[in-house]
Amino acid sequence: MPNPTNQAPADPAPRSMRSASVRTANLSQVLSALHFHGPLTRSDLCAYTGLTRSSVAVQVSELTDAGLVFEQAPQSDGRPGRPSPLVTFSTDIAALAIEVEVDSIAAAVFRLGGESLAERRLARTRSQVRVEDAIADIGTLARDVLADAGSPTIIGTGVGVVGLVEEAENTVTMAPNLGWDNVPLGQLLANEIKDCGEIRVGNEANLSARAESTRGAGRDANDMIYLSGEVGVGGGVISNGRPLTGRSGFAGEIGHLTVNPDGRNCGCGSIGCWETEIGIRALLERAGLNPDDGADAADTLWDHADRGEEQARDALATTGRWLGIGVSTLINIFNPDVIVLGGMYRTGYAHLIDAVRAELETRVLPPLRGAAIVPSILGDSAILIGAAEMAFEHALADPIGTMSSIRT
Amino acid sequence: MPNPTNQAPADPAPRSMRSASVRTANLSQVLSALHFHGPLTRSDLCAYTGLTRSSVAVQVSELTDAGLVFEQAPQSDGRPGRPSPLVTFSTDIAALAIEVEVDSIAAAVFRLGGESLAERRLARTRSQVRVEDAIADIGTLARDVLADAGSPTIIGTGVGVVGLVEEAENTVTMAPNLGWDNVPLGQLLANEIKDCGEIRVGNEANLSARAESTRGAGRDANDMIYLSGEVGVGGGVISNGRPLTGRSGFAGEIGHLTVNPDGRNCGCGSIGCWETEIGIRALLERAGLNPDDGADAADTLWDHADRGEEQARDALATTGRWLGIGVSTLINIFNPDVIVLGGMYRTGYAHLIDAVRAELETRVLPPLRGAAIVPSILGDSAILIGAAEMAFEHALADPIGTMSSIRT
DNA sequence: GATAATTTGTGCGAACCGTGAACAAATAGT
DNA sequence: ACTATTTGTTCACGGTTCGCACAAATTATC
Repeated sequence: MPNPTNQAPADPAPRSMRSASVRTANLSQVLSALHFHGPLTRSDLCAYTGLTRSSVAVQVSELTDAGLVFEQAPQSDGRPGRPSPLVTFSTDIAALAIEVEVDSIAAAVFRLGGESLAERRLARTRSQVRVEDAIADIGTLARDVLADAGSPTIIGTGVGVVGLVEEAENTVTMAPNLGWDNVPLGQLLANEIKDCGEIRVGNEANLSARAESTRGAGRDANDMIYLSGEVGVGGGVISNGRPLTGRSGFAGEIGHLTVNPDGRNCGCGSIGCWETEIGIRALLERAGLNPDDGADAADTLWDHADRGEEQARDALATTGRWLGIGVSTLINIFNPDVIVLGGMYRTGYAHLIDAVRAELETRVLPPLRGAAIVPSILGDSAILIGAAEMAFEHALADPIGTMSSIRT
Repeated sequence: MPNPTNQAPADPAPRSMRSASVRTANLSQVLSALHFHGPLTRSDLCAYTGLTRSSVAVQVSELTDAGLVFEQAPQSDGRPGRPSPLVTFSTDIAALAIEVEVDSIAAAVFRLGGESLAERRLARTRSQVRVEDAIADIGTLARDVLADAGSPTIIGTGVGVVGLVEEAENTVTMAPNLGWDNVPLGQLLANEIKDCGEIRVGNEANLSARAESTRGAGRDANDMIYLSGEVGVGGGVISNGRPLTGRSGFAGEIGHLTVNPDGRNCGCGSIGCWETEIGIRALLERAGLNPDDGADAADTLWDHADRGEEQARDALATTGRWLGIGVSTLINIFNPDVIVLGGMYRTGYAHLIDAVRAELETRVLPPLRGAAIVPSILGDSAILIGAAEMAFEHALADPIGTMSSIRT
């Protein structure tokens, strides 16, 4: 059969660039500049993107036609010259973010630019969650929160889950805390919630890392490591501004680096995982408290330490030392700008940081020192923010394409 | 002062794309396809790049004009249809690769496509190397090897060094084995060797990782970890096809992850670094040999083990166990496709791998298993190959730009 | 050995994109 | 009111790929 179109294979490798790629890339530049820096004048956009006024005019008008942004009347800023109109996000374009935790499910709606429009959280008591129940709960939660937000056009959906997530498949491969195994969460949700754009699923710690990197404590860092823990310890790595995924998207399981080969048994089947030394169970046990009391007990432990109780202080020093040992390893491996501590390491930051720093002084290679160790500034909302950022990613990379695919 | 050119800031952000960017990107596609897949017909290039015949014709003619490639007469391949001319690398375009080891200095010339044209190695006896001497030695070695190769046009130079290298500055920040401290090797070499294009300096293990990823055991892997060791233990990480650098290019110091917090003192000042358990000193000591004997002693140890000597076997089992502990950590963190073992872990691969695998079975999170552990296939030439690949990187990204900057 | 089928190179117009200059508009300062 | 300054608008221009029509070169078939 002769090829009717004569040439243009188009099937195997879409790596090449054409004129349209230039337009897409520049639209992405403009919309990303707005998303990450907030509303800007057209003049500012020229400076941020390096495009000429003529070109920015075209990009903005195209984004306006797509309904993504609009221009506000120019405001005089006191300097001479014709004032430039302010380009702002449309009010009815947003992303849906969903968080599946052990003890709660949450959903939120974020506008372009990162502003939260609505948030709802549903507490759960049981730890084992039936998949069908979870899907149904997420569905009603999503519908409610979308109504709260004024039913905006949803550009994409991001889901954060406690467990290993195969990102390319949007599948939860293993989530022991939920009792889930190979759950195709993306597909299941696509049937439950409609008109919510492309659905992407990610690990909660990786999403928190993404959030802190974009809008949190790692905003100015190119290379960042996020570490969070309560019962389990998870993390995420941002390398050169982009999340580290690994082969299947499982990268960042830093709770299971071996720090003490002859130490305690870990739930994962290994021995001496970092998690067994810096997790909340080890901390509470060292402090003479009930290891099963969970996250709330940590707050009482901070109080005890504040009051100067010796066992509490010792427990924190020991835990801080182990924290420092692992952090040293991470710094030597990744050479990051910043390490962001979330979860109980954020609330207990003041009680732990000295022991951590002491350990770093001997264990980090001298030229690699200088990495900042800071607490998370987004706290518990990091997961939802990161899920939203993941959902925005496609729209930012190809604004017109995703908009036209939304309005089928 | 009014702006004479009216607009076009051009100074701060060169992120935007124009028509010329498209051409550059597509030229890069074509040349890279040739570099990594070997000579291809124009028709093949259409398939690899997704460009049309018209476009490929333009790209090839431009690369030909720049002197990078030429077309060979078409050869009939037995199938019907007009035969397509074969696009091949010019014979006189090459990269210079230099390797600065503790006990030797080497230089080599590689043609586009990766073929080695010439190689020379200069042994050294003393371990402390004066910088001036090293520069002079490298200079003569480079001149000699370039003459051997027929004085090709050098498109770029890559230097691999045993030590921490600040890649952006082309500076050796710390190289204890050479006794170097903050040596601006790139600048110094630029004065010594002329007409060798842009000079880039990198860490030897990172370059080996790059080499194995491009042309070695990690060729088909997107995510790869390279591990090499003799006295010191180094490594490099390829994430999503690209080398992990970290903030200053120091990333990948996996010899200094803490595996045994109360273990032996490490030369870096820390305690229980992986290097202290899997380095050659620990191995020889366990086998009852002289820890200071160096790399040659390892070969005799393999012999002892082959002959069934118990202490040798025990030493290898113990070392293999520690090797497995660290590799498990790396897999849990990075979720790689492949782990490539170089240095003495390549020569001793058969004696170590069983103990490593045994450890992985309990320590790696189940969904992360399946990472292949394989020996390096480039062996000792990995560093030079990686250095050449680093040198090629610029030319592949912007062929015409670098060629015109070469012919000043 | 001639013809058909197939594959590929070549040439050219069309479409798309950003540039940059000229001009107009809008503001502050004098 | 006038000038300086900054910015939006318009438009011709150069650069790039695409896709078609045609020619060229090879194999398969009769």
